Amino acid sequence: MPVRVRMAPSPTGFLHIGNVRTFLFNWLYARHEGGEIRLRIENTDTAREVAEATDFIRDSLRWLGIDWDGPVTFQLDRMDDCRRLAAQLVAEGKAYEDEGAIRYRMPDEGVTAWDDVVRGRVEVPNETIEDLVLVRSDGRPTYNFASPMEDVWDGITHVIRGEDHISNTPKQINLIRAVGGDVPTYAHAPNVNGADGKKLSKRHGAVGVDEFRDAGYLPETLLNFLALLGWAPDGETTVMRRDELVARFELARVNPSPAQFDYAKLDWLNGVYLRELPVDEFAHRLVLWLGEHGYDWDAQLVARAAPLVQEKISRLAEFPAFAGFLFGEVEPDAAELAGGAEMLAAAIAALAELEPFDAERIETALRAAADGLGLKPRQAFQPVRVAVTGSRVSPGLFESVELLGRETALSRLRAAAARA
RNA sequence: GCCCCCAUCGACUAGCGGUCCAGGUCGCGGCCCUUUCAAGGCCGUAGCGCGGGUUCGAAUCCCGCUGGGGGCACCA
Repeated sequence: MPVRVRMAPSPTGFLHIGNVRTFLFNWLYARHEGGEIRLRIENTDTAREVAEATDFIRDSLRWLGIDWDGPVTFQLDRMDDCRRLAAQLVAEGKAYEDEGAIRYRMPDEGVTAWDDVVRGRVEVPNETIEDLVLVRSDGRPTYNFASPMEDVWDGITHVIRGEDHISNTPKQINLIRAVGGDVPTYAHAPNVNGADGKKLSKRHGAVGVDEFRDAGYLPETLLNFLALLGWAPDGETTVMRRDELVARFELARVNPSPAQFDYAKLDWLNGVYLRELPVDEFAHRLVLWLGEHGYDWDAQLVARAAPLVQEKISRLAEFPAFAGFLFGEVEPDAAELAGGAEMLAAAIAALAELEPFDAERIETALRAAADGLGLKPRQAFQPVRVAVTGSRVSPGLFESVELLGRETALSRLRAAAARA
């Protein structure tokens, strides 16, 4: 039987990174097995913002490169089917009315069990399972009724979801059996927690896919990082692109214990991907990111600055702070210029007539100037760097001066010299 | 309270009875390189929660404890 899985977000407004991790496991499994993956919006309750939230979910998934098969379906569209089924269960004596609602009669003896792909056999005593509300008194089916029924109707073979659904599973299995459906295989992935071991939330840092995008993480980084949260192909491999992830993913290797989201490691990984990009591709991503985040900067200049920063930043959002001196005025801190007057004057003299004005010659000229003053490069270049870039931390000084151009470089040096 | 799940370095993990006085990656520390910051190279730091079993042999299997987490809605 061909594999068919589903991603079932509820339209709450943004896509939580923990949910994405679960969706990714579904996607990797489906693609690895050559099966199908459906996108189903579980909107039984929040009919209000559905359109917007759904678009948001779609956009986020597309950005990550997580695709799906067939049309997007909505739980809301099957409410009538659910109601009809519930009525049938009542007629069969399997469910009963209770203050306007319909409840399913759960078995009182024995156990309900399943072989979870990531946890092994799970058994729950039936006496601990309460009679479940199928349809509320206002006529809306509950999640625990609609979701398993849709799994049956859609022919879902594997339900891969978060471990918070473990306790729902025995209920859903009983319902599926009651309607004579095929019980899918279940796989409950571990939770994703913050550094304190608690559920990942805003206070830990970014949690929405959009936030990671805004911070300048690449989709391939997120995909790689998320896949490794609860799964590993072996003990050695860390950096894996999409194709390799698909090729190597094994559901049964998913770890049952919860994982903590490590932002520092994410930064490192993103740096790896950033550095591996061909420089023109890196430039392209910078231009796109800047454009999407309100920076109206010259694309040509961004492209020329790209190689200077590619090795130095780990998120696209760091670019403005790092290379902003190329696109606007700078205000060097006087304290950081202190003692640099001589070198600044020497730099001005060295650069004033330099021709052609390129990094190589600029370096030669500035080194000669430093030598002339008996200064070590480390001491000599720092005031120049501060004067020109406005910061003690910058891309390579000589390349920066070249990009800035003689006019701007000289005027900044003169302004600084006057204050040093 | 009841039910369920989980338990290897600070973090992500490898390990599925001997090849492990536990390996990789991030982080952290040191050194090298160096015009700053990075990147890179080298070295280092740090772990099988506890107690019982089973076995010739246990990080690996079983039981208990402890500690985390999740769930017990006419939310999803």
